[in-house]
Amino acid sequence: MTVPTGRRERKKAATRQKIADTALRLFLERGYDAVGIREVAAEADVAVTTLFSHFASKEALVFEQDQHFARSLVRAVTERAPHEPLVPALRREIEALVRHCTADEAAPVWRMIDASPALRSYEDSMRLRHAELLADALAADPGLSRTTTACRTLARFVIDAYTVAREAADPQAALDEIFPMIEAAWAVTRPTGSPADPA
Amino acid sequence: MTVPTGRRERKKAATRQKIADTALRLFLERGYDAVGIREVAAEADVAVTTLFSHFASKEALVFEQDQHFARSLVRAVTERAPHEPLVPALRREIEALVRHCTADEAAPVWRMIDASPALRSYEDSMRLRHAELLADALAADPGLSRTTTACRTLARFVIDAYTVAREAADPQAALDEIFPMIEAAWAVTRPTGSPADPA
DNA sequence: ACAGTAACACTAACGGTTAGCTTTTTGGAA
DNA sequence: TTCCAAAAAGCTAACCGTTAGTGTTACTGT
Repeated sequence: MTVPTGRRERKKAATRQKIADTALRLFLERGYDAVGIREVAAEADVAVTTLFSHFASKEALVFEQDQHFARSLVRAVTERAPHEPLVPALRREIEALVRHCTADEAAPVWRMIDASPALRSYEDSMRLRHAELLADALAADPGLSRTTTACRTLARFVIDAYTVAREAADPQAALDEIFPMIEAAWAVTRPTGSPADPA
Repeated sequence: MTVPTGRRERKKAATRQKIADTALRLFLERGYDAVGIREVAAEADVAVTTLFSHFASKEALVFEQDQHFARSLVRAVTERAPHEPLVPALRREIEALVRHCTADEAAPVWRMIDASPALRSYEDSMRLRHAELLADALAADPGLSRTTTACRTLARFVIDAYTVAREAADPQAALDEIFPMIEAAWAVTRPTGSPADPA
């Protein structure tokens, strides 16, 4: 009953991947709303219950990879060089993420997402979960010492930057505009127990 | 065939209100997830299809009134005194909205919302729609002349302030912390065609 | 070889939502 | 006053995402 040695995990991962690939293919071919779960399961040659044991919802099939998003941002905070300023580190990561999802190759997927209210709504909530994870990472950073409120606010601002930039005509220009705003917002926060705080 | 004179509209509004009141009562009595749509309809003495002709979804029954939210924020922008600075006007409105929803009377409703992932998710998307409306109002204000990106970013920041403050232990203190950040962020934006912009 | 368990399958249902169609109510015109 | 068109409400029957319950197969460590 220790960790399984391999084949089982590989088969599971293969099944998961086959489901995700099949789903994305069908969704892109015929539209997200026009393809039912039963159809995806049949085409991937698995039972509906199996599909739902790998993915929590139909929308999750589309955002299969997006734990990567939150992890990248958290890592940008936790693994930045000592004394490296926070906001530029976050900016670099957001720029990379925006470039990644505005690449030509990804365009059909994002067109599909934009066309489906269910997917848009799912992404909204997902991003907010990501913001919470980022806020936790900020709150845990011993070099920052900001209040919970400041951390949660900055985390949301950063997620906002991603979303607004992604939808802008020129994402890079948008980030050039948004990050000075974030920088200024962060600059007016003070470490807890700083001179201005008599506590 | 001109505009209906009244009775029809009144009856329709009465039906809508009865459905909303019944739904909220049942949800609070027995929990949002434990009460089905068919049950709400039966208790309100209407057909299920009638219920859905008044409300787009089960969640919408709970947030029945929240067009008020977006309208208040938009009005705070459009109807502020000439040359009155923007951010303080928005702050006053957000403070009022936060006080309103953290009032003791509203507590059971918010506890119910917090307990249901479906409702939380619905609210997330709703607030983002509100942010878009606010962004449109900002973009339309002739006294501001900021880029679309700056308007959308500020709108999201303001919505973030509402959400973070509402969930904070001390909402008023949270706003005291967040709005200086927003103020600073807005201060670094420049009207289009300002001195620094050679265009 | 064997026991335990993880993965998968099947059936049947539940709950939100919608389509299609009929009936009632209402406002205004003949 | 009577009658018509349209709005509102109703009923039935389904669709679709999702889950519970219950087996069955396949793999792992002993």
